[in-house]
Amino acid sequence: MTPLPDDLRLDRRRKAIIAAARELFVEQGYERATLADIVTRAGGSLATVYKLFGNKDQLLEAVVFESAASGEALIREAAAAGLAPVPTLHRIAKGLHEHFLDPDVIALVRIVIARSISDPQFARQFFERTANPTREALEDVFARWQANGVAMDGTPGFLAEMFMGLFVSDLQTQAISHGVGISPLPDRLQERTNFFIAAAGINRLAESPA
Amino acid sequence: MTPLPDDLRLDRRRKAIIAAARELFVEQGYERATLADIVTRAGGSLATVYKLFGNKDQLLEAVVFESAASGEALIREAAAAGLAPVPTLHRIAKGLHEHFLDPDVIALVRIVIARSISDPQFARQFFERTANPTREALEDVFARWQANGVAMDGTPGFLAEMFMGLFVSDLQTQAISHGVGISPLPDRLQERTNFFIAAAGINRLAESPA
DNA sequence: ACAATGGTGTAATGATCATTACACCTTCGC
DNA sequence: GCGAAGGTGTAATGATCATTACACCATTGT
Repeated sequence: MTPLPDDLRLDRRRKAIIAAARELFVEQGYERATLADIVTRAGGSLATVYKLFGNKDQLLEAVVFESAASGEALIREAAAAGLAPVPTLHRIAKGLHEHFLDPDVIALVRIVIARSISDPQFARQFFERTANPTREALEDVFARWQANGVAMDGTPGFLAEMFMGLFVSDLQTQAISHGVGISPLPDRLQERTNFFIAAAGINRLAESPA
Repeated sequence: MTPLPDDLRLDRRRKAIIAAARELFVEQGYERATLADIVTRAGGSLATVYKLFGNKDQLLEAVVFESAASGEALIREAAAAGLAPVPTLHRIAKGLHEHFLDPDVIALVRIVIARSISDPQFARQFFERTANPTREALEDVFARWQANGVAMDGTPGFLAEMFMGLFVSDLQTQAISHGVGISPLPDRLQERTNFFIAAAGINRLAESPA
């Protein structure tokens, strides 16, 4: 029963609904966005939404968790490029900035925080899928550097936390408070990276670790 | 007209309503909290709420802006104590941590961010009354230190921004994502302060500036 | 005591949805 | 072509509020 073509059709419906739902949640917030509007934008029928997702709450969960991405890949790629620590850090900083300050990501964070008032678990799960893997990837990079003789003041865990604070938490907070798109600070980013490098006591001339 | 006693009565009503409204907004968020519940908790009548505040939106504004506080006083007091830079920074870090990680403050930030989805101005105004004065007070302190011969790498503005990032934005983000009350990290705070001191290149033996 | 000013309680009023029900239409295997 | 499985459109259904209206009570200055 339910041969493959049906699944494909359903899957197409599912993607269209999630895309429309994300747009409307982002524009108006969860409470104000209506299922009727979502269906209008996605095409199809309200009944299909209920068949696929059960109810509005579960639709939000699907939207958020299918959209949640971490900076893990980006960090591992930057570290694998074989550059010295200082330019690697600059590259990671730029990548994290581009990823976590993307207007869509900021919008998602807003929605998750709004929902965290009535559902604390929700926010925790979201950050566990986004911030945690990012921090762990950083930790790995720092640990490998230290193992290869690069001097750094502090444990990899602590330094990863500081890096996330400076390049994710703080910049996201600024984006939320001052409006998205007001922060494409190119040299400001380098200034921050240098701040981190100084605090971590990294030798600016350290070469690419084996 | 409207002699003093009337004003006092009104003022008492006003305070009671704002307190009840803050509690319910904090517990359930703006959209889910109902005016009926707020009136039940505050005592008095729904009509009074409309007389005093006009509508639900303006009640929220009153709640948020009467509750918004900055860390300005705390910073100026710490700086005026005449201690050397390093212990002063530790004291400020502790003070900012206590103030901005208070569960009530976190709850307020959540509400403001939730509302910022549909009303970006609202968030901006809130942060202008809380984060900005705090950052400016820090800036003043750093500028005074530099003027008095304390060596610090970076402009007062930049260093104040980094300090806020490490002790406000990041810790608030953690509180929101991992739940309030999971972060009374006493020695972690010192570790962060030392990180800042190292990045700013402050001489750990610098004495109290004139 | 006496109005009057203003708060109180309660009950409309009206909108706005989430959610459900239902009859019609499409598509796909046969 | 046929029939079924599943999608579509549309229209209830029911709840939940914000907001308004109104008749009653309390307090205050005279």
